[in-house]
Amino acid sequence: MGKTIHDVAVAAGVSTATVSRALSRDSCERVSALTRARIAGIAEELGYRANHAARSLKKRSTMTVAVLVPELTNDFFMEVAEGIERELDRNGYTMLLAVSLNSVEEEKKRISALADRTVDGMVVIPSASVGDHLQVVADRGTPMVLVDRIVEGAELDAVVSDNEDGAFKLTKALIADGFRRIAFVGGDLTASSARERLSGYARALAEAGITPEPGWICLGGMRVEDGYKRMESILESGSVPEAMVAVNLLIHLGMERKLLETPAGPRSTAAVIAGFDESGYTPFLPACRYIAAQNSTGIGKRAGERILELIKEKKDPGKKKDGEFQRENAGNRIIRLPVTIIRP
Amino acid sequence: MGKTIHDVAVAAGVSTATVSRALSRDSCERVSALTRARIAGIAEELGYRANHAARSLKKRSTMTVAVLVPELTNDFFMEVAEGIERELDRNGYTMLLAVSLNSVEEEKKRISALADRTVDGMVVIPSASVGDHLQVVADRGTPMVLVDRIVEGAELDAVVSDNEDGAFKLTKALIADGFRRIAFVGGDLTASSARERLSGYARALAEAGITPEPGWICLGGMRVEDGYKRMESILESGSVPEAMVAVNLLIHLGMERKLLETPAGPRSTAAVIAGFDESGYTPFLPACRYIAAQNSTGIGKRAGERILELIKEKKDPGKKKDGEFQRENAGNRIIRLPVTIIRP
DNA sequence: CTGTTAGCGCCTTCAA
DNA sequence: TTGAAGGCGCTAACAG
Repeated sequence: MGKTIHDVAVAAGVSTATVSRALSRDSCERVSALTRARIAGIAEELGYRANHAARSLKKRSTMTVAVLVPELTNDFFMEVAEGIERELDRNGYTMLLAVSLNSVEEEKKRISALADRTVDGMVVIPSASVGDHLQVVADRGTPMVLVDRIVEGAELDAVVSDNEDGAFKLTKALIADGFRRIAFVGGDLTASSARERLSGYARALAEAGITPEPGWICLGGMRVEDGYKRMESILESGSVPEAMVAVNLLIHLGMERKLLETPAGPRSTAAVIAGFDESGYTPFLPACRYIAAQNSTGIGKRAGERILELIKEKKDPGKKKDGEFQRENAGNRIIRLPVTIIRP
Repeated sequence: MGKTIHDVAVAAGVSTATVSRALSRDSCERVSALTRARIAGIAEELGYRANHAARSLKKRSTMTVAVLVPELTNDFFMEVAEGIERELDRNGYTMLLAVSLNSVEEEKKRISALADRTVDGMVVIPSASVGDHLQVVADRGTPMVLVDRIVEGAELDAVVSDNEDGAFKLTKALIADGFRRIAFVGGDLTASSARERLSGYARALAEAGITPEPGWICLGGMRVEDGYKRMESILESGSVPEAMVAVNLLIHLGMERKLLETPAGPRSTAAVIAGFDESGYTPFLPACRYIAAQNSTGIGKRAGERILELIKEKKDPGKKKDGEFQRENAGNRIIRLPVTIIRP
């Protein structure tokens, strides 16, 4: 069995309270430096390790932040998670990574399971665009930050990419290359990111005085198979566009898959794609011309910083930082990070 | 603040003990079905949620299994993790996913931090080939299962792919295609998986009566940049092999990257690669001829099952299953899952 | 600076 | 079938 604080107290000939003070508090506690050192030594020697459950029970804080992602097998989510983890770890917090399996139902279950564990805060990459269940948990007092998507029916802080600008710049780059018949492919418009990207695309076209023809905007879905199907429809349609903006990486990949299977003859044109998210495989995608690279780790870092701020604010509600602008608590703060356009 | 068991007890007009019994124990507890139902209703109504920390403190079990992976941004690891998660969830356990950042030092830290949280068990994908620090934790009583790698200096259960067979079959397929000058590229031989794959390669060659020439075996590294460098050396060397077996996906990717940058003229041959791990990008890798696909989710599932078995065995050490073969506790059990050879 | 005391919320013997 | 009581390991008052 593990040693307890009591064992250390006995070995050191002091009370458990003293041991607790010597070991836990950030030096600034009133314990003589001497006893502190002595106790630390004895604890070390005995192999004493504080019991996390007991401490959590007493302090009502687990030093844990839950991160809920739709799936683990997604590089963007995992880069975000790594960014969060690093930030949390730097501050002595542990990340509890959980999966919502791309299902709102599952998301609800996991959220409430996590809330039961009294995590100190939660960072959520929402599975869908409804967020009442998130708001409920936030209202019950769990600090919460959203990532990647902004959600209907919830006033929550969020960290997202500047999607509008990304799509705008991608489209503009294609226009600068001389393309005019440019399609927008994929996208579930219940997702804020998809809406914003479509909007950026439309703005770039408008600024160039190009009016999108019917058929240029091929919405629907956010996953590989959707991209495949959209590309299929495009190739089968009479008028194939010269270039395309893919709403996200999975759609992009599906489109490339379809192109790969299609002999060059029948498709004639439509072999230029601009999309989102870079990876080690980007150079191998034949049609890929431009990529809007999200700062995924940066998003994670900011989300980590924000959730830690919220946790701190909750802990000492009185203290306000002097230097900082005194924003009202009401309303949500949305942090937008820029994307970088690259040509692979 | 959250409701406590006491609130429910008061509302129901019973004692806290009764509430505890009614809600926690698996029905088989001696509580009248009526009170059980009534209490459940009241608890529901009050929004009572058991305090996880308190329960853990009392029961010395957190219903949590830690999964430690070298990095999150790796599809294989994440597929394994999803497999584990599913299995754990099915049994009421929570997965605590942590990252060792590919560093033994960090791995040690995380392991001990996780042990402090008194997780009920740990599944570890080791960062390196030494495992004393793992054995220590296991010996202190934390059930532990290794995944992907077997480690020196530790007698621990492990779930791995049949790497030897995978490399053997890949090499054999290349031989069947008429190639004879076949190289083996990449590999840190401190990793059991790399050793096993090299061994399978060598066996296939031997069975075909082919003696590897010096220069065919280009060991070194397990990451993209290593594959790139190995490929570079191969191209610069006088004798370029006809085909190559890549020790893993990252090496494979690095090799393809180098080939992509090299005009067809100078390299003449050496554009056929057999490697490990399939992904959505596999069809886009120009040189890729065969893939040995690991059953990653299956590995996760088996690892989940095994760790749950070990946890159960630890809880009731007396009970032995009747039907099952009565293996001695000593010694480690290694589960090997077959790989599938595919031609993309 | 240090010790004493009283719980945090829950579970689990022991009695009834 | 239920209740009363003690304690899991730790920390935060309050005394000394």
